[in-house]
Amino acid sequence: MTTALTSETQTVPTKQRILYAAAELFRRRGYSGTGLKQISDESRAPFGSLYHHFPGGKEELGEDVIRQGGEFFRLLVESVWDSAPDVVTGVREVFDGAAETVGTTDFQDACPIAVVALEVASTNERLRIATADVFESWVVSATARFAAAGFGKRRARELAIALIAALEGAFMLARATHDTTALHVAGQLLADTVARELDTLR
Amino acid sequence: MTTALTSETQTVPTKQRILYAAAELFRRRGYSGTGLKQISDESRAPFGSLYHHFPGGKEELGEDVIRQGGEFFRLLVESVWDSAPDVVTGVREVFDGAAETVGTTDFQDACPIAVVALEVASTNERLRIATADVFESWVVSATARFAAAGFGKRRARELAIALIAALEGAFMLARATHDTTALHVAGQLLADTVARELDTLR
DNA sequence: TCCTGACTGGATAGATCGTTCTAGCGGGAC
DNA sequence: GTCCCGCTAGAACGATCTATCCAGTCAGGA
Repeated sequence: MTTALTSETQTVPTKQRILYAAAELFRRRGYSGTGLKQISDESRAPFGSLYHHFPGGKEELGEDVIRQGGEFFRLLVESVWDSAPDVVTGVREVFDGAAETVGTTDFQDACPIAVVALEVASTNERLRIATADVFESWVVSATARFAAAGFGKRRARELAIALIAALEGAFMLARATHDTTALHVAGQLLADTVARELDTLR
Repeated sequence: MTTALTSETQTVPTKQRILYAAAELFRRRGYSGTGLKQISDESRAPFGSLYHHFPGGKEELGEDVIRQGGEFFRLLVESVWDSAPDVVTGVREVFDGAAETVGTTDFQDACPIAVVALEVASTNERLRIATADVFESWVVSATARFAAAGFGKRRARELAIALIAALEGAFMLARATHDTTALHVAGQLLADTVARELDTLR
């Protein structure tokens, strides 16, 4: 190892390096498409450390990645949303920001849990529930913002669900087609809908 | 083998059985989450036949599954859409029909290529392009229907992209949360948008 | 009848999978 | 000092992965 790497291993704890490397690999290559050996290499953590920090093995690591990645993404979206002057531009900027991230990472980084969510939906109940919890937390977060903007409770939640769905689907199209148009289009449609309904409320 | 199985192998060609079994497994468990042994078992085809019919191995089989599954799904959606009295109910019935399918298959069967599309987007360029081609064919199909309803070319394509994205994202939420609400909400929002824009066109 | 080629059936190889196990390191408590 | 323990480091295991290989089967044409 070089001095630079050694100093890096001293500053960032091993467990965190493992989590970060696993999150990146799961997000890009999927859960079953990523090997533990690959995670140990990428994080520069010895194999044994993996099972020391995550005694439950790959499944425990997967659950931690889903929940922590989900929370991180929620905070990220909330910071973008809340720094916008109003809900309508907030919605659009969430989608535009997502489009920029996808574009600048060579269409690799998008939703942190999307691939895993689809992979485990029919194969691993523990991880499926973890992804369901994360999606619900996102819906709750968006619902609160729509409600604060004046929408009724029920409609706020419907818009939140539609927003998450549109965001995920647009992510999928963007990564597959190497084109961020879907994100811009979906964001604009959602923003327009919110703006119009907001007008009729007043 | 029992007589029943033998008679079945006589009626359905081996290659088609392999394709069907692979399509079902890929759709539910993903590309890297499905083994060739599993496909050979599920399709009741000997292992050697797999490489006889698909000399390119798993990758060739994967591409065929993506393209054929994509076309089958397009025809299915078109048949639902075209049997509706107008575009607005057509859109809503596509989503409601999808919700019914997802619900009746224990949240397993949804989009035939979604899982694979996300898995291979950053790992396998050949398969990624196959999924991109399929998505584009769906967009073209939906664009034609919106255009036929009176929308301009550009807007028709935007609505088509938003529809596919919303459908895929809602599929994801539904499978993860075991709840078809997202499909109904997204379908209603899309249908409302189309109805309203159609009104202003006249 | 015999040949041919498509297809079946499965053994096998080499790599990699997730997991377990144990030895060694190093710094703080006593 | 010396004991202890969190953590590192990687060998080893059985299972499973994709892919290759070949013998056997069968139908149709020469």
